[in-house]
Amino acid sequence: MTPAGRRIAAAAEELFYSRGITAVGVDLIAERSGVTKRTLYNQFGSKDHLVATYLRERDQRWRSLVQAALDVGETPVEAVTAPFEALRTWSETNSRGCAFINALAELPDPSHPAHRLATDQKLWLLNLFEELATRAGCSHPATLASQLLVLHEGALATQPLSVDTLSTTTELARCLVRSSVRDQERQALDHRP
Amino acid sequence: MTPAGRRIAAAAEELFYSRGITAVGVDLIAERSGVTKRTLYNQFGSKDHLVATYLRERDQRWRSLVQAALDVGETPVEAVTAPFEALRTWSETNSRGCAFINALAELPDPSHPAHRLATDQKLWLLNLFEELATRAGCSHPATLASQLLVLHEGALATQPLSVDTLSTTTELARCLVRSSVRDQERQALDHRP
DNA sequence: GGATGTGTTCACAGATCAGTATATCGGCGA
DNA sequence: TCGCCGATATACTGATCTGTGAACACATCC
Repeated sequence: MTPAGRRIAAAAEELFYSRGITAVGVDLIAERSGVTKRTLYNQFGSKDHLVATYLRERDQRWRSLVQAALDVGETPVEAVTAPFEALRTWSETNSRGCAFINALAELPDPSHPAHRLATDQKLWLLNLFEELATRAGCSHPATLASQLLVLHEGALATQPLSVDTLSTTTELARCLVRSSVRDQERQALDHRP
Repeated sequence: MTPAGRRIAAAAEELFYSRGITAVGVDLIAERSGVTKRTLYNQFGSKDHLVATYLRERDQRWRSLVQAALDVGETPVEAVTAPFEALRTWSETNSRGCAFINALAELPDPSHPAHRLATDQKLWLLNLFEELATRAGCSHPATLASQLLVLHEGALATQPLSVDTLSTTTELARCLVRSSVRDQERQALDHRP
């Protein structure tokens, strides 16, 4: 990506997230990034492609943040709720909710690339939760993973209400994981009396 | 509201929810409701007012549904999770997530009437949870209420992913309530030995 | 019978939307 | 020095957006 392309992508990300996708025109993005509309179209082809790039970059940044939270080297049980730690950092600079949920709200056409990106992101998180839960020795990893996903999305969705729910939600998530681990350990004892 | 006004409101609700607010023009709403654009503006004044009406009517419908779920006469403990029962019915015909979260995503201006409506709706639910939790004898009603709200919004937010999370979430909510009631009962016993 | 209110028809304003055409400029490698 | 490529400037298309103006039809009520 050329320097102009990076400036365009950065301006698009800021504007799309803060003002909404449909509400932001390409003219504004070009003006904000100090670039002509012609350059924008030479780089990205269409607004839809620019939207897809916006979501793709955001997804990558989010996954890197989660990976960083996993890399600090916690115990397997603590690692399960690492995405909630990442969310705490993320929320400090992203207070307008989940960009993917917002994108789905604005772009109802299921064939739009944003749909795949949004769905893939959530499913990635769901699978990550399940994998981490399995590794930590939880009793029903799939069920726990979907519960953690709901908690995660709920914390994101209630964010624009300016009611602090993240700390309470994180605590509940940790509690669920610990309880699930205990269940598994008890079952293991019961089966080997 | 005149007959034409009702038709307009009905068409607007259907279109706004299924396609998004910004993406739907007043011309389309007028055409769908068999009405001229002039009549639409005579009835509602502006698109923003029509949007506000759309959200207000939806809010009323939702609150009636929750009230109906409460009126079936369950035990106080079961009543706490009645909104989740209402959500099950609601989801059958509303599979595009929460209209208020979606509206907030599209209308970032905090002075837009949609913001107050959305915030008020969520706070109403939060207060309802707290009130029901208190009535059921839960140990920390405020904390439990915010956890239930997060679960509720999470179940709504994950709905467009076509991954069934509602039943698991409802079960978790019931489990939290029962556990909270047990805590309170145990504390009561401890304090009166 | 006139007044009022609801709704219709048609035309229009002014802005903004995504996307394109054409011509030019400057740097960089061959 | 010559082409090539990223980028620029300016102007434009055709569609769509919200919102308005003015004249007219039809009903109901006083």
